[in-house]
Amino acid sequence: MPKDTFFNLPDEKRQRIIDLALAEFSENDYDSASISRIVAQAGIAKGSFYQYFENKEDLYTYLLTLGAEAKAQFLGDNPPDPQMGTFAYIRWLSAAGIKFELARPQLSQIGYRAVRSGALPVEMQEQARVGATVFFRQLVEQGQVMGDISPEIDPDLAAFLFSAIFSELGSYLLNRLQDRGVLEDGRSLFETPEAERLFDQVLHILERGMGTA
Amino acid sequence: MPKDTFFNLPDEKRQRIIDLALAEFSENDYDSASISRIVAQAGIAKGSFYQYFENKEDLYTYLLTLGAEAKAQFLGDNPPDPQMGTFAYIRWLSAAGIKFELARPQLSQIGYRAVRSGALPVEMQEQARVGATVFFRQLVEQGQVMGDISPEIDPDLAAFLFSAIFSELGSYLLNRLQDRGVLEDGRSLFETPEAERLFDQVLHILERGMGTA
Amino acid sequence: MPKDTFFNLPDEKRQRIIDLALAEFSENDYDSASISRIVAQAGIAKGSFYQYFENKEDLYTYLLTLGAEAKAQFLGDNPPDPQMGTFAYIRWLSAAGIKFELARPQLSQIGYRAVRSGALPVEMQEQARVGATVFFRQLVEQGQVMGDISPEIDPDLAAFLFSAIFSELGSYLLNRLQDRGVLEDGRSLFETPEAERLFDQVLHILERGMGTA
Amino acid sequence: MPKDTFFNLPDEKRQRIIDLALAEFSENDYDSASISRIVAQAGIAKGSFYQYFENKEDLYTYLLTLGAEAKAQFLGDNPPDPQMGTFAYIRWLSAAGIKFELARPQLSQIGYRAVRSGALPVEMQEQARVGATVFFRQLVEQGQVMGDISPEIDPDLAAFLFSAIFSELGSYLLNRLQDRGVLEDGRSLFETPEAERLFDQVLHILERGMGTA
DNA sequence: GATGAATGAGGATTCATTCAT
DNA sequence: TATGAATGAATCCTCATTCAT
Repeated sequence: MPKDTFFNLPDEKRQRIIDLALAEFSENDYDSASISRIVAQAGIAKGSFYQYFENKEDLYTYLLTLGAEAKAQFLGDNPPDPQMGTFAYIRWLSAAGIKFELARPQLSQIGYRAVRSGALPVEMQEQARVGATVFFRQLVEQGQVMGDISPEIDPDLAAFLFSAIFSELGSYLLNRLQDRGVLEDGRSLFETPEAERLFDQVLHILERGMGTA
Repeated sequence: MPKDTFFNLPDEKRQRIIDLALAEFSENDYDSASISRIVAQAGIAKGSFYQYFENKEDLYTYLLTLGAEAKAQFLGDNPPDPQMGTFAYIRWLSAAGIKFELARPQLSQIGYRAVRSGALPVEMQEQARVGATVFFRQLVEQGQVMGDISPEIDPDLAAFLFSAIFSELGSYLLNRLQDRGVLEDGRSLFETPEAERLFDQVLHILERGMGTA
Repeated sequence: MPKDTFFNLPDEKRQRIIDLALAEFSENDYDSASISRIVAQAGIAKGSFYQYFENKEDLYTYLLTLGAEAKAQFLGDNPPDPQMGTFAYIRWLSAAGIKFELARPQLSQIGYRAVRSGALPVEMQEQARVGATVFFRQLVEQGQVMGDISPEIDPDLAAFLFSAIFSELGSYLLNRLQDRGVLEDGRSLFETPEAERLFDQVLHILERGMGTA
Repeated sequence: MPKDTFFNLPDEKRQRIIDLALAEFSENDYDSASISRIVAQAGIAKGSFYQYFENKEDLYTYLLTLGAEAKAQFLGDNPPDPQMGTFAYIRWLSAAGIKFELARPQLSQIGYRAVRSGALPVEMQEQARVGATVFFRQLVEQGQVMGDISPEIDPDLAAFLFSAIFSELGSYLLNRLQDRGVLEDGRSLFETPEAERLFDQVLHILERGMGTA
């Protein structure tokens, strides 16, 4: 964790450092990310960095926790109607995930990079993997109880499918709609009928594939 | 391309260099991968490396082509019955892809890394992205003609789903079965009934989700 | 330009680095000059060099500007009587040039090397070539107006002659007088009657050759 | 000196190596000149080079002697009328020197570079310097005996003037005439009236300046 | 608490030279 | 005699980290 000196910094300065670090680590490997570039752009002294953080890894893991917190808060800030059905809830959940990706692309990018590269500390890696899976699995099991999902479906496998699809769906939709000129940037992704249609289609496929009907 | 010098090397030595380079580039970013480490582990002089390769990028693109060739040959070596239906063919295709991933994890890893990082030459990048998408989309369109896939499905979106799922499915199955002690390594992944069952289930979900019935 | 770091250095250390760099670049081509040798002799870390300068070229162009400044200041410090005739002025000018060469041989050497090798940035190169020629040519044209130089003389050609002769004359006199034991070093070159006699002779030859009489 | 193996080479191959070496050493410092580039362009093996020459310096000094021999032969091939006066002879001599420079620019360039950089073996350096000076001085002394040159002129100094002027005059004329579009390449330098006029003017200046009249 | 100079290991690459075939 | 692979020191430059002020 960063040292107290970091948290005692004026908000504006602290945020500037965070933003630049996010940019650097979202565009580069852990090894390739450069502390020198960050401090140069932030306009702070090299030595000051080490007043704020233990070392490079300290900053990196801090950014990861920031990402986790931001996503948790993002989801918690827009809670859905608890009465809706399983697939409606999954629809809300994945839409929220994609919205988060679009709203905070750097935070998401660092997270993805961390998971893929296997570079993050073993504990966090396990935590991330298990965390996502466990959550989705509980959701699936609940859906089976409620009759929304066929009891023959392996809950863990279904959780994997949701996770795999929704982790890539955002950038797929974004690329596709931009390639065809429908969108200029991603902020308004879910405001186009085209995007809604594609998004619905994915969920219908999964619903038909896993459902009980 | 590597120089003649490299191809004139004794097989054992050439292979050792390739193996170490694969390990290095599969575990590291292009920038972070170190020629120095490779030559140190290979027990060759730093200068010798430059007798074999033009530069770092030469080695890197060589590894990428090795991967492409190996995968093409792998798929070509086990051609399926051309008469089978669309989902049977997709089943064969994804199983073959996963088998390749398990057989040559480093080659696969370098390829994934290249696609994700956007670091590879523009031509190859476009080729890879378009190649995969186009291939799957044609497959889907053909399936719609043959009545295996509902005409209401957006072919491009379906291609995305296949691609997203099967690019992650291999490592999911591997991790899952290893965690539960079913497997020691991945070589025999498809020889367990458990794996077959899970694999079938994914395809059944997709078939029901996209099918015409 | 060097970074602030360099100018904040203690005078003694900064001067030591400059002196060693002057020695290196005056004895070697740009390519052959070695940053490694400079830092080794200066007793500073390799990385420290890059705290002071952007890169090798930064140091090189800095040395060139040092030379230009030093020469400009040297000439400006000993301004001649503006009423003297053309050849008296040229005599003063070439004597001053030679004195500078003897006082700062390394600075001169780097300048000569830069002009000859065509290695310096195009702008500076053109500036140097044109600058010297233009200056001398104006001088010749003025001499023609004042009746000191025959109007039949091509001004540009005369400028070339002055430039060619005076750029080599200094080292010729130095070598000659040292070979004959008249001098030990060049500092006192113009204090010997022998040197004065030779120097006058060159100017008399040119004056008779170009004059109107 | 090169080894016998070099002189036993087929003429065509030996000449190709010489030409490429001339190009390399005329464009680069001794240090910066690259044996690797020479052998690559010559299409010979690295090892073969060391069958022909002891080392880099061996090749370099060989090129210098080639230059000296070529110039001596060039001058000897077009001997002037021995009855002409001193300045006519100097005129012939400098014209011949410039023609040689234009005919064999690389050989000349290497020679100049060697003299300027002080890089060549002490013996050759001394030999070159003394050689040129001694020759010109004898010429001047002879001119004084014949009454062409004032006896008050210091012969050594006059020799220096000739040497300094004529060593630069060729490239000055070339640049000047090319800048003004009079010439395309230097081969025909002395065939333009403009060049003849400038050349004559230099000699007239020296003749008036040093003469007895 | 802030600074920024100093450090030396490490990065990729080029070089002249040697030597076994 | 010809070859060309092997070598390791040298090149410029970047890096994360330390420490005295």
